[in-house]
Amino acid sequence: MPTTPRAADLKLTGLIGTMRCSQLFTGLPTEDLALIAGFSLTLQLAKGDYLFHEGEASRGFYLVQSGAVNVHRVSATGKEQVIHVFRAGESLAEAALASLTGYPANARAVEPSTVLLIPKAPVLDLIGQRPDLALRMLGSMSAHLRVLVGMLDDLTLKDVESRLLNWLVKHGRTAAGGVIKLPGTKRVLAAELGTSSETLSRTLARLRDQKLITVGARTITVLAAPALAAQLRRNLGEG
Amino acid sequence: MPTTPRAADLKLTGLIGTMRCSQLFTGLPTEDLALIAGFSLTLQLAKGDYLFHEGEASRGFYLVQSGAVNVHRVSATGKEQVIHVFRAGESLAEAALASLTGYPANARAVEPSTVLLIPKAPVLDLIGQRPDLALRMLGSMSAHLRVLVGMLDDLTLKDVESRLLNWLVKHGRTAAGGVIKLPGTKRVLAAELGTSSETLSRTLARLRDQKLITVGARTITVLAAPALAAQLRRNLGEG
DNA sequence: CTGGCGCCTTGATGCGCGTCAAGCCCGGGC
DNA sequence: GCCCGGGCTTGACGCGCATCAAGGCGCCAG
Repeated sequence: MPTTPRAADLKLTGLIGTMRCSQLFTGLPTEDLALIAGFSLTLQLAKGDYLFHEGEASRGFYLVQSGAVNVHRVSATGKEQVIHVFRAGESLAEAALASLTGYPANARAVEPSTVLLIPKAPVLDLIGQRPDLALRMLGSMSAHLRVLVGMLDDLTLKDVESRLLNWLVKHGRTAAGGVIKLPGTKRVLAAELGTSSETLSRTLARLRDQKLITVGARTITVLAAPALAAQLRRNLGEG
Repeated sequence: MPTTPRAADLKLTGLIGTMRCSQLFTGLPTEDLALIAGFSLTLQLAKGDYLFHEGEASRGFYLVQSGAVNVHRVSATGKEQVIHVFRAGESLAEAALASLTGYPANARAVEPSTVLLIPKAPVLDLIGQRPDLALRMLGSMSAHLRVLVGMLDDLTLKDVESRLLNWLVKHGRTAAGGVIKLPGTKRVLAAELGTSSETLSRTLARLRDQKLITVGARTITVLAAPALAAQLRRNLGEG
């Protein structure tokens, strides 16, 4: 691909556009965005490609431009625990910037994705010169902390049914007509809920028999969102 | 209590001493420490006093000078999930500094404690002027992220025995002679491990029968640390 | 000393769910 | 058309653990 000045400009403005839409950089002046875009790298990832592995030294942090990136840990037993799936506009791995122990988890594209790598050294320099950027980074990391705390909450929901209800309520809010498109296979959803595909299947069947949802091949349709929430509260109440 | 210049000086130098020993501020020049100490408040807490509650607007962040502070969430079922127990030299609630949604958890002293409150506004100002302080805050928050990720790991250790072994190995390292003093009652430890006091009691009894530990009223003594680690690996291996 | 009250321990029971295993459905290759 | 493999479902079974319940033990007050 030729990199004429014109093409480079186009690429740059494209980057700046995505950065402006990201939670981390939104509202930052254009010149700062251009500066950051100037030393950032664009990565094209196929489904299944790894962005980084646990323990690797930090190369920088990442901004998802399109697609989806699954951040996860593998336990000593070889099981994969999903921490979060990052989508367009979200940034990840800021934590490794300021730490010497490398990335604390693994990241892998679950779809074909384009990701921005913002290298460590220049961004640390820039943070030194732009205190408000530092505050943004702090804010972003605190958001990630909240995600993890939320995960803890989920894991203390003992019931698989409760975790599933919680998931349905959360994802049903953002889905039009209550139709939730599954990110991948149902086994993946099961993993995200910390259970097996068999148990997920049974639990979905139970909710379907109660006319709360319908289950398609790659979709789940919420028929009665309030009833779902009510059932969730009931489960919690009797815990 | 009279606040003569001399007494104020003494108090200040005391504060600076503890700050110098903290992970967050260690290595910072004395004038910065004095500046921070100047606008910080010292709080005396009795056992059971709350530092803050979930959802409250952030007043600032905290540095434990002595004692112990339990950060936890209460689930919808009313159960208390311990996130971390902070002890002397550790800082907490940095995350709420840069976020508008207030504290994400509750904090309560589990012993009589003295805690430094570093108010939000002046420390944000200072971060603006001292970029290296911002980097420290980022580092501190990334350490907290790691703690949470570690908790996730623990929770995915399915066995209570595995979680307990993990806990014993971790705490046995820092304990002299393998004698671990329990932070509180055994029911508290059970909660920290995410189980009931009955099951904890049974599991401790099993390890005692295997001559791996001895159990006292408020202490657990590790007799064979390598054997504990071996048993943990065995549990993980067959998962 | 005696009663009451936590805390810990131990036994019995039931339930959720992980696992193995078998059958079903659907799409792709030949 | 056929076959075959992967994903999904459903059944059977066992294990770990929460729960209920009862008893022992230390502590403090009366």
